[in-house]
Amino acid sequence: MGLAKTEMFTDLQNEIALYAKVFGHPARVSILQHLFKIDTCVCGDLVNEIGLAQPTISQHLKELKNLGLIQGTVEGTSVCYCIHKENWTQMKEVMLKFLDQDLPKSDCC
Amino acid sequence: MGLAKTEMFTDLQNEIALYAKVFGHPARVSILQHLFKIDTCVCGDLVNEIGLAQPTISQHLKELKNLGLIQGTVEGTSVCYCIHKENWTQMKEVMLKFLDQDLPKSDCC
DNA sequence: GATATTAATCGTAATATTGCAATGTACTTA
DNA sequence: TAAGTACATTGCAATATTACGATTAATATC
Repeated sequence: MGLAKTEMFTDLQNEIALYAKVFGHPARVSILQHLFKIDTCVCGDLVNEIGLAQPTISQHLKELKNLGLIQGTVEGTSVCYCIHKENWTQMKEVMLKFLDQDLPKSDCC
Repeated sequence: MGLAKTEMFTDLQNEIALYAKVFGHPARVSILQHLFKIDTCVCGDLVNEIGLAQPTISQHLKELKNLGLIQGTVEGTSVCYCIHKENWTQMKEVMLKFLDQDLPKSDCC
């Protein structure tokens, strides 16, 4: 089917999955790492940095923007993208809580 | 195309993306949360806990197992699944390093 | 206004993912 | 050995994702 049955899961489970999904492609990981490395960034840089075509990068940027993890402001003919600090921190809290659960002490298997 | 061009990214970027991808579905998030909550677990429990059909759960479990995040040992007719502590810790380190990068101090946009 | 530059959007092809019915496999118990 | 239980695998339909050429939109420069 290709369609996840989101309605049978909790909001938190869906939220975690949405964040994880956007990190589930190396191009988006690469974009984010690049945005962390240099404070300011235009899309053209990313197209050169990463090997993908301009529409592809633009599409990945859109997904990151839709989740609020990055923001872009128009600057002349180019667009300046950067990490959305507040939303990133909020996402981080959610993901850390999921990743950092206490491991069971007993060896079960 | 649907095919990620993994060869143009670093091993780390691909590793992060692979981990993230497996967390990118609420059913797998739910399975993991359940495995954290109770130390020991058989698949049947999960089918009841989550609303999906048995083959679907089995498939999700397989993906988690392929990445090494869970382990399953046969116990009579049922299978006991649980978190693979060592691999989970290792994955956590990789993901934390990615999520916990220093946010740029200057406001760029 | 005409042209160049930059990035978004559209359309489409190729591939991946999700979900489940049907079936297979392995073990247990009568 | 037959029947039951628990899970894995197969096969398939529906949908999603990825990538990019072509085009469009917006701004800048001549």
